[in-house]
Amino acid sequence: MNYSRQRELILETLKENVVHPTAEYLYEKVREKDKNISLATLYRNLNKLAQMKLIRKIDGLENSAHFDHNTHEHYHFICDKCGKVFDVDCNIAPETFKQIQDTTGCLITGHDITFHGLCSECKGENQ
Amino acid sequence: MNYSRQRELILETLKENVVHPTAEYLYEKVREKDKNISLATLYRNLNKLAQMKLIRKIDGLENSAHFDHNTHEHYHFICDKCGKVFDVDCNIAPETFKQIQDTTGCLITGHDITFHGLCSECKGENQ
DNA sequence: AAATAAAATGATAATTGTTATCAATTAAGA
DNA sequence: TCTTAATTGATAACAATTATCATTTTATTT
Repeated sequence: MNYSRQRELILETLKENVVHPTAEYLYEKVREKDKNISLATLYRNLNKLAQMKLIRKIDGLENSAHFDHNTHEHYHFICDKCGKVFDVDCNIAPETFKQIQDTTGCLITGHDITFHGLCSECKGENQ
Repeated sequence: MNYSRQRELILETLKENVVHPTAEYLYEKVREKDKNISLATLYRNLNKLAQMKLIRKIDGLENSAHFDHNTHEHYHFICDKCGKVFDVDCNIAPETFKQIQDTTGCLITGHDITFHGLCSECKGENQ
């Protein structure tokens, strides 16, 4: 993988955003810094960075993917009402993986957990 | 929700498929039984059935959603090489949910776990 | 420093999966 | 049977993402 200024800018911009932005949102932010960056370049680099495990791609949300610069092992909660995504820390017993591998013969190299429900704000509201 | 012959046919066809078909695959199968069923009807019903928790929608895969008639609590393994999806049974300690809810104030109503890696067949192959 | 090959880019067309629209049909209750 | 709401089929529209391709940039070799 060669160096590219655009990729560096994209990664840097993703790190500045605490939230888990979509490509669309990130595109706006990146364009504020470099008006010439192409949408294709953004997608190409997000995919490449995710592939190299430098960032994470979160899908399973409404329509579009979200991206996360936090590469520590952690999970996500998605509010079914407002769509907010936040990080969740919890532990999965290591035996779980071993047991699955032993019974199925597969090799587990990664896993994602997505919790759904209502965030603290939406929980309070009626309707 | 009113009765519809098409919906019954779609659900029945999904149950016949042990795998976790995409809408596209299911469309083929359904059309083998009724040549007049529309793609829109298929999508409409898959979404409605998922919403009523009569089936499950699995996203977070390549591009398209997969559907699962197994509504028991279970998880999925996806082979990163051949794309196969299979069911995984394992237990998440109930305290986990409580702990997340207590620390974040959210209400968890559901969760999905997706394991990634290589299935037993692909694991053996070189390259 | 010049030459070269591989990688990356910007612009945009194309694709893919899915949803919206709308007139016609069907289901269910009064 | 009448009425209303739900559902359908056909197809247009849409939104997110990817492919194409000529040009530019990066890294390597001479």
